[in-house]
Amino acid sequence: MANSASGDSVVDRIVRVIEAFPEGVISLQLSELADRAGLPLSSAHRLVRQLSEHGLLDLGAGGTVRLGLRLWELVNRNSPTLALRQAAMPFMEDIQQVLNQNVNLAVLDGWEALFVERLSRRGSVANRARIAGRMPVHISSAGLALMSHQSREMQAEYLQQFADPSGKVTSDVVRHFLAEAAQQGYAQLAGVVDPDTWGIAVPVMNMKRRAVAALGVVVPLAEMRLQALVPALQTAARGIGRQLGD
Amino acid sequence: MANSASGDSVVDRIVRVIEAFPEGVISLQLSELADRAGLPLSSAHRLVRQLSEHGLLDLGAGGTVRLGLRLWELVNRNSPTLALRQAAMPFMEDIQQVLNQNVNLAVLDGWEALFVERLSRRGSVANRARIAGRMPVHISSAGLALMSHQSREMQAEYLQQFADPSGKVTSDVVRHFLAEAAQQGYAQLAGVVDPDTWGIAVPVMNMKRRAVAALGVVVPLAEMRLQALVPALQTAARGIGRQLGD
DNA sequence: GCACGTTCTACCATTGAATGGAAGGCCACT
DNA sequence: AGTGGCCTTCCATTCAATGGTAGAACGTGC
Repeated sequence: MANSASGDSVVDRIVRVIEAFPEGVISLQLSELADRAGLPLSSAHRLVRQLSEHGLLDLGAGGTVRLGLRLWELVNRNSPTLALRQAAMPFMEDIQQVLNQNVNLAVLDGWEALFVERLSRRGSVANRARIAGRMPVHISSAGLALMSHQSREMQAEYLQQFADPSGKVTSDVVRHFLAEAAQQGYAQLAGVVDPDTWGIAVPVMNMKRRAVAALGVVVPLAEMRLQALVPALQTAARGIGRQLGD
Repeated sequence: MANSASGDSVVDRIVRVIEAFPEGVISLQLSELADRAGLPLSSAHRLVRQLSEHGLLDLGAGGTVRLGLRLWELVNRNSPTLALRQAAMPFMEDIQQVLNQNVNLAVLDGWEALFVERLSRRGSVANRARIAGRMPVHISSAGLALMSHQSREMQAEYLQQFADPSGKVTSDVVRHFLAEAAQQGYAQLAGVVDPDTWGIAVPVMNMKRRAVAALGVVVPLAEMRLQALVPALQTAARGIGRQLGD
């Protein structure tokens, strides 16, 4: 035995340890973590102990492993979305106040929309769980709003995955959605994510006219009033873009 | 040369890289990062490249280094404060609605209060910057509320640092603050953080009667109405505690 | 347009830090 | 008292990590 029988670097292993936590799971037993990360128990133990000495993880009594508060702090202080969220929050609050709907903010990462901020509808039980959640581009209005304003090349590359005509979703359908979103300046999806809700999103353009985020609302089907929502979202998106600079 | 001339492990180095970002700084040049982390340029480069291949960092063209979206996502999905924030958000929104003040939620980490959530006063420019911010226990109402409900041993250990009677703050003063907070069930500080504001915080107890967080508001001195604020905070704190379980 | 400074990136021989099986400890349950 | 599950520690082996060096890419001033 020597440095890694399996041919992976220390960095690989640390990443696997952090990624081993399933979504929404806060703590894991050491042995389970070792399993999930595909590491020998003793190696996992050593790694976790080292990381917890620095506060990136938290190794509690009995081998309970959590992410460290220090890691949460560092990431949230220096997150790449910090400027975006700061610029967007006042406008998101405005939308929430005026329309009383769930407001969300997403960025594009891979072929998915990653939700970076969310305000719940007033009066409803807050649903913060979906912060840091992902949705495939083609089944989220935010994803469509973002993708419809990307370069031709990126869109082409994206559409490749739907090339197989026997698939559930064909590239033609998605291409149609994107074209529509690009032409109208907003994207909408009714009853896709949840049968009773309607999602509407508009792109947030920075000063270089690149779509860096999407601002959206999720409304009950019954309360759908497109003519009121879209202008409000577009106005807010412009405000955010101006604040962003670039 | 071999594995680390300076006697630090790979884990140490990765931590130093992540910690190298000063508060609020989103991107760093590779060479500056190497400097700050105390690493040889080539080592820093290799490490950053490896981490960015996994998405924990983002190594852009020209050697621009940022924290990776994937890291932000993983940490926010599995953060140890997730349950706390989810339990607290509806109550924080209530406070914000009813009192129209800045509301915040903090936990104790070391001898500091770490702010894990914050809602801005309606109408004011959102101040999300202070999420993931820290304040020393003795100059934050949240810190005092938390510390005043910790064990005798921890309080004693904490007070050690003020033992020097020639220091700016003496242990007697802090002990007085803690005793007052423990007796009253809330902590208040006027004009300490900001000369024109008053901070009030109450502890959030879980079902085991351990103070796991502090719920607080920051109000302008002029609008100070203790008799209205404290009961509202205490009611909300109880609600959060009940939701938390444990 | 050329020389210079700065910063990023790639290479590769050297070697000590990382590795993981094995053994010991602790607790809970039978 | 025995058994199983889990955490923790130890330490000889060895290959992955290291970082000086050199080269590429860019910008800048003369």
